Amino acid sequence: MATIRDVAKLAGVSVATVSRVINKNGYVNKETEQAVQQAIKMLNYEPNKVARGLASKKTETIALIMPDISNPFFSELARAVEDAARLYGYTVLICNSDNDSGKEQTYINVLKKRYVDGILFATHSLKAADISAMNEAGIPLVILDRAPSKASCYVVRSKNYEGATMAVRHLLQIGCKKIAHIYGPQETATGKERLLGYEDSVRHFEWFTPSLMVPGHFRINGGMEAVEQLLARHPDVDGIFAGNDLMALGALKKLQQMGLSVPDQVALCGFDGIELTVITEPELTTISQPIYDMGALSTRLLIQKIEGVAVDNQIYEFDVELIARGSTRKDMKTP
Amino acid sequence: MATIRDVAKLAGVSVATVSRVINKNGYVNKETEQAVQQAIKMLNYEPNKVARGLASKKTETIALIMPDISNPFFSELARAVEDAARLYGYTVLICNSDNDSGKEQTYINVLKKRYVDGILFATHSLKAADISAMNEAGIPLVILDRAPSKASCYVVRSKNYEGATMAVRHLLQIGCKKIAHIYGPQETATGKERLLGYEDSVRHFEWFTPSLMVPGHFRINGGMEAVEQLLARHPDVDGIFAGNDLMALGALKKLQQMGLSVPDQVALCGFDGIELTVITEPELTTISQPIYDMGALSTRLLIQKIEGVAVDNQIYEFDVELIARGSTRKDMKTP
DNA sequence: ATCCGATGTGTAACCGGTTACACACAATGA
DNA sequence: TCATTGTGTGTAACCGGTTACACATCGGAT
Repeated sequence: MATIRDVAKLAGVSVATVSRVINKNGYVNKETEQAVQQAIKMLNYEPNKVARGLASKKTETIALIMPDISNPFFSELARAVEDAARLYGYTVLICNSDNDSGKEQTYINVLKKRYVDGILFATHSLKAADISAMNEAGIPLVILDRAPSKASCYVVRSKNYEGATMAVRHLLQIGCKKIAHIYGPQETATGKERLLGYEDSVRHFEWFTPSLMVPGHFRINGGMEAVEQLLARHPDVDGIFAGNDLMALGALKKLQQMGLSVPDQVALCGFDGIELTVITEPELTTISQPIYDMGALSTRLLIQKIEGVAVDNQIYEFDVELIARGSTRKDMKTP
Repeated sequence: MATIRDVAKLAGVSVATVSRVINKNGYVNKETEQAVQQAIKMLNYEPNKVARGLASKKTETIALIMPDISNPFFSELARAVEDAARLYGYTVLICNSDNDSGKEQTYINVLKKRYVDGILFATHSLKAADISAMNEAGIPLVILDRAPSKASCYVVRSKNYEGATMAVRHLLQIGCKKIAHIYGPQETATGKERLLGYEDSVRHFEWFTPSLMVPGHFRINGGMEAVEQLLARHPDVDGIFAGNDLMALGALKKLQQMGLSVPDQVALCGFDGIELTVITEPELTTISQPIYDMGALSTRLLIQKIEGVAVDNQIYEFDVELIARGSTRKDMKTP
């Protein structure tokens, strides 16, 4: 592969001039530029990213740290991130943290040694202290789906609380008389906010009791177990709002196994809007966040921060949307 | 961050000696080594990967090129790859090709400029010529799930043909009288081999006719459409073997929508063994490949090749396994 | 006529490692 | 005793870019 010195020699100029042409900075004479361009074409020259990285400390690489890429939510997110990054010439490193803050620290350390330009966090094990540390180290950061913390950094999230209230309202509208909630980990902002939205929407009903809230750990199995517990305690539950789609999928499956008809006997609503919600029969009603857009925006923000482009807001909050489908479509089934 | 020169100064030796200590090559006196180690600890020194990459042309980075990370098969694979890579101190770049060979070429180009150490291909748009080109460029390669080609490189795959025959045999065993196949893209080795396995297993039956084979493009929607076509042509089909799990999921959904009971009226078997096969009701019978193991082995092979460790075989073929579940469990449902 | 800023280009240091090569010294064998 | 080999270490070039700085030229303002 040709180097910048080869180009300089062929064009009869110095490497500095070639570099100026490539990076379009500094003064270069039109004709000189032509000559350099010609030489570049001739030699099929393309700048070496590693050398450039060493010299400039910019590698055009970002890292995505998340709990687990094999979780559909994160794989959809990762796709969006990679697409957006590619548009700007960046490449994406993936890091699975399993929500283990030790692993996360190890990653951060490695990423620093690699001069990664910025990090996109989609995990909750990051502490405020870590954020300040990264800020001091000068590593741009965007955090996904986290409550805003003291430490300053960009946050991209969606309206979890509102979404939860929308879910409950929808279930009430279709006639549910007793609505339960399967909630996610309370260490996560998403888990907490959705639970709160549910609670605030139902606490004034006389049928409400705290035992209608069951943990499901954001996982399929968790959703299944939650339904078992729930129906043992409250056989008369006729609506379930699950804190994410995976738990809703688990819940749906368990309900079907128990011989309960969805939505006729129990209506079901999830949260997230992952693609898998359409593979079941009935399809899953969900409060959909624009996962792809969130990933893409996060990435653009991160890159803008890396490249020193001023961005006005610190927090970007996306609207969520109710997608009513078969799992709550009582009207269709009971004419 | 401390540099190697800082360490050298503090330890009172030259950078070469420090480098020797770090890389454990060349002669170093025991006491000198102690001193250097002490200095390293003192300064909290860790070698800069970018500088090392430039000097040695090894970046301890591998790339995973696949069609789409948001496809569950590939996200499970990616997880395995990242886990295995991390064990060896490597990081993973992700590249979504959408099976577009133009995109793929662009990636390869970028990866070269980044001194990526090796590439794991899980896509079929790679041509034999490309493989030779990469070989000449000295970039180690492992290919997943591809038929062995002339060009020499490591291939990790599973027994697609055998798996297909297992699927058909299973469907026959549970009493199916007319078995159809939804096949994947014939540009892929997996699609082709599974189709062939089906054909060879059924061609001698008098009920067999080519119109029992319908394309499904390895996608959920494809599976749904295929079922529609199939049942229009052959209302008496009572068994379907889908070339991958996504198509099987689509098929299951369409069958349920059409009011057909699975497995009683139509039994269904997929291929791949992705985790999602358990979220439906009934759960999906599938020919399971060890996706995680395949990803992990591919990665280990790639890294061994990168590090010059001799590996005997060129082709690694995994056994597949029939996982019989609800979608073919007629015995349970019809006592 | 003089000064100044804008334009254009080259030299060489630098980023932070690796490594070829030179050199010094001790032990070993002929 | 001397050549040879094995240890141990430092110097400096090198990987392939970026960029501070020096220097030259030129047009326009004073």
